[in-house]
Amino acid sequence: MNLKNTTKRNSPAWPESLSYEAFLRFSPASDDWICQTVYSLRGDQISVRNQRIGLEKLGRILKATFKLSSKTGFHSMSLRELSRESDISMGGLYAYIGSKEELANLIEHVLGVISSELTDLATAGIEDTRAKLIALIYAHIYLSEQLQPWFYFVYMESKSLSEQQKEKAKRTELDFEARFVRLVGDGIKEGIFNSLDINLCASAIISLLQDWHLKSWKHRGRKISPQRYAEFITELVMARLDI
Amino acid sequence: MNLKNTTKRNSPAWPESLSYEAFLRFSPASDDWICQTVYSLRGDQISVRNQRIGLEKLGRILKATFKLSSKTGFHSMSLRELSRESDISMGGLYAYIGSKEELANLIEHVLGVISSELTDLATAGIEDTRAKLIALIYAHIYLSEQLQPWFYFVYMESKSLSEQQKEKAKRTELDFEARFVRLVGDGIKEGIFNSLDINLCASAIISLLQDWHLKSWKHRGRKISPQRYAEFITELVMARLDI
DNA sequence: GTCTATATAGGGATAGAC
DNA sequence: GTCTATCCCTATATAGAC
Repeated sequence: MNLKNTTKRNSPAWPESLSYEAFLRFSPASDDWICQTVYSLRGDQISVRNQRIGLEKLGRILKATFKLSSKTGFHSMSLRELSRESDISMGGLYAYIGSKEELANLIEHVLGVISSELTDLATAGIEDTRAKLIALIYAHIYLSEQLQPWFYFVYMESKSLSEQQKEKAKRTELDFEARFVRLVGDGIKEGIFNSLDINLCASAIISLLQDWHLKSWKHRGRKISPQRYAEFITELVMARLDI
Repeated sequence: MNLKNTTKRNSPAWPESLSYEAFLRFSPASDDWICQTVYSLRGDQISVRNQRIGLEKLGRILKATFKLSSKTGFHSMSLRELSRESDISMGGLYAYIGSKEELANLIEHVLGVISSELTDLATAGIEDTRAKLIALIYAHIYLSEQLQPWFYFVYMESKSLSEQQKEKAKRTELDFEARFVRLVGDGIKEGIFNSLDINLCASAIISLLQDWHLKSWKHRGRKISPQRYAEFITELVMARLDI
């Protein structure tokens, strides 16, 4: 890990370079880091107090959940399968999850916090409206590439969430959309963007961003890199916005 | 129904007028018509030979399926719930569906046939490439508005399908995408469109079209009409394509 | 902290009366 | 053609041994 950082030290940092590699160097969202985040956000609900053990098993549970639920859906995934896939006994699972439903809630909750904080961080300090809009597009595509199983799960399985959590998921999406609404609105006020329906515009951008993790089977099959995809989406959107 | 047709007789027909009303006059996809299509495509698997009875109950089963599965997903919908909601006994259901899985397969199959035929029909006879592309965009948005529960179900529950049916669903999407690939490619060859990655372009269009039925809760809440949405998407895409 | 064995509920499907 | 009653299985969740 240190080696990698060293070899790439001289290339421009995120967001000056909008490359995926620069983003990965910038983003802390490794598997380990995520499990630690889970512990800090939800640790009170995990009965295993030894974090060294807990982190490792939690990672196995999450990985297995994504694998199984992506095949036939969260609801049709049984805890017996999960137990087998994660190599943790049925009883053991319940030291980490309060219930099957709670597992889905946890994933939604954790990703909501992570993605909101990281896309904030990735665009902080950019003053120029146009540059900020583009950085936000790239950052979301890159983050959803890095955390593809998480994003896919939250989108497809949001129905499995509790009523309360479902509301929160909708609010998270609308909050994210609101950031595009604000940026596009700013650009129009500044006279650098064409005037249009900013809500529909933001909504369309979100849809294009989500397509990246929703249809990853298609894009991967065609060997489209996240950077290429981000470039294409940016060109499409800016062709409409730029005066 | 006749009255409606009479009052609107003088307005331009689809696709000359790209209004939703003109499309509805053109499209045969009423609830009754769909159930008849189901019978003609899948009648051999329905043990009820009296069509007058069968059509009506089939309609209730489909309506109930969409209602229940849109709330918490197809897999978590039990046949007991379906029985209650459709007001047909457990045993009675099995005169119409071979199994729960078959019900999902049926919906996917029928919509595949209907949407492919109707969007074909809606753009048949249009020679001009640009006009044909726009008509296809409008037709799909309008059809997915008319059959919103069907489109939503097939997208969200495609995982519940059999392996074979799942493959078919993917192929249907790729076939549809291929029509955009061809149209965009034609336009570039004709010199009326800017050159770009036609696969990514088609993929982006599909994503924007699907957003209409996937996020209908959002668009409805904002009182966006299907026509307004179609206009916006068309402007967005054509801003990139038109030279 | 982790396992095996089990309790209990609810699922899909069907037999057989009407 | 439709219903009720029932079969059998698999699901989640937990108790208690180690």
